[in-house]
Amino acid sequence: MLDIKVIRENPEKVKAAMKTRNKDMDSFVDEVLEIDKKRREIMTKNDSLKQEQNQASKKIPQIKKEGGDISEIMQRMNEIKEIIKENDAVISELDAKQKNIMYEFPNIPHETTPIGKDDSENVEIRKWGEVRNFDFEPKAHWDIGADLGILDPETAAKVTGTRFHFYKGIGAKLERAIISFFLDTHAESGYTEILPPFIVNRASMTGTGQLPKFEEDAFKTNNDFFLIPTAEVPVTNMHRDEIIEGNKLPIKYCAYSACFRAEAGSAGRDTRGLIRQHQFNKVELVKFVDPETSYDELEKLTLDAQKVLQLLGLPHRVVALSSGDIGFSSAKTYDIEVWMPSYNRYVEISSCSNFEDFQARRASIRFKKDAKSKAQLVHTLNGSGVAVGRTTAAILENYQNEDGSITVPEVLRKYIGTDIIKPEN
RNA sequence: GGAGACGUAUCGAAGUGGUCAUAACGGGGCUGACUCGAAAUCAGUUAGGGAGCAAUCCCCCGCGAGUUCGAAUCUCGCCGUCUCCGCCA
Repeated sequence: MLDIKVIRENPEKVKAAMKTRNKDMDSFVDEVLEIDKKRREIMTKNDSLKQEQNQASKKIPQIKKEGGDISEIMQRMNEIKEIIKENDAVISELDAKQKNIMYEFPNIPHETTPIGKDDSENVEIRKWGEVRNFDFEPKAHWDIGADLGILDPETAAKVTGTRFHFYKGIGAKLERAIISFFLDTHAESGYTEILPPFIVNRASMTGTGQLPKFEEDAFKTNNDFFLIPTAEVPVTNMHRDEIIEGNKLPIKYCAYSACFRAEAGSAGRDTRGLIRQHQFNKVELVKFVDPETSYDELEKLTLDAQKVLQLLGLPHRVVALSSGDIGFSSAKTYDIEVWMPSYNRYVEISSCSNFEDFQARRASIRFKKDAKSKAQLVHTLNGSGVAVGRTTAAILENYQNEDGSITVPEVLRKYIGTDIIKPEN
């Protein structure tokens, strides 16, 4: 959520910023300012009525005690009571209206976010690793998975539906090994491991920005719970409605979770393999930081995410998303894209964002620099560290051999207990 | 799922219709005095949100409704915690 004060003070700036996201929010800006003005007007009036009411409430028992007449004052009180009730109703209506509009505003892109209309104007920041030249025809991971008997979407389609997978045997073990490797690596970098609930309430989904705008993207239970689309949601909301002591910052968490996405609007895209699933595994990095350091922390976060790909020897690149491509809540985002031979291009495997105070304001996550200072909003950041299913896919494809076997990356061998995956496994 | 108890500041806790919300009392934290220093002791100080240039005012006793001139206090709903029972991994 944006700060209403920012809109009040710089309406034109906000309008312009929204346009860099291809969003014309002009009428929303005007409307919210109008509501805001009206709201404050009524509130000021109402407050002085309440003051009168409060003062009278103190006098009444005194007058009664002294045996005085309170009928006149009671009559006035009855009058005031009604007016206050009406005003309160109008105010809460305006409040709700204003909040609804405020929830529609995406974050303002940071000045270093490249201006661009869509993903074609993203900017490559750096590349890591050599793209492998195969001296045979490399297979796509879905074919490798089928040939090795380790990935089974057909049975998942029967048991559940499309865009789900069974992992079997060493395939399941590989996925689990990757999760452990990611968590262990991030723990070494100073992140505290969290295993969160995979179902959250509406307030949490609203806190991180998934709701109210993107409700159709989420899986929902019959009692208004939501299956998490990412561990970002439960982990960020751990500190919802809290004031954190300044010396505790930065707080760094890494969390494995299954992630659930309805993928509304993505029908027909990436229908084969592990790339786009309704349920997938991910290790997420989440940080709560002092606003002054948040852009440094974003750089570090991105490097921490890159680290696991480097240790796995997977070629990848880092891309700064343009203003037209960054997510709703983000001010700046780096995507990390891994080389995927079947796509013959880099494919997103991590998204590292600085949300600045956008989530913190929604979720009310604040900190005090020291005992004396006022509470202020933290900056929240998160990034995949990294998507597990896509890592499995990337390993199968990049580490495949001509005989159909897969060489296990060095760092995973201690988790899996073998250096090669063959059909007979 | 059933029964009961409870939810007040940083923590414990008092307050059961009015002058009780910075909100008794106690602990913790911070500042100062004493001290070579520390401990002990003493004194002071220790939420948040909103409106306003300011003075100041309003809101805030888990959340939301209601009764009342007036609600932390009474009523209803929801959420949460604890205890017992049932069930279960």
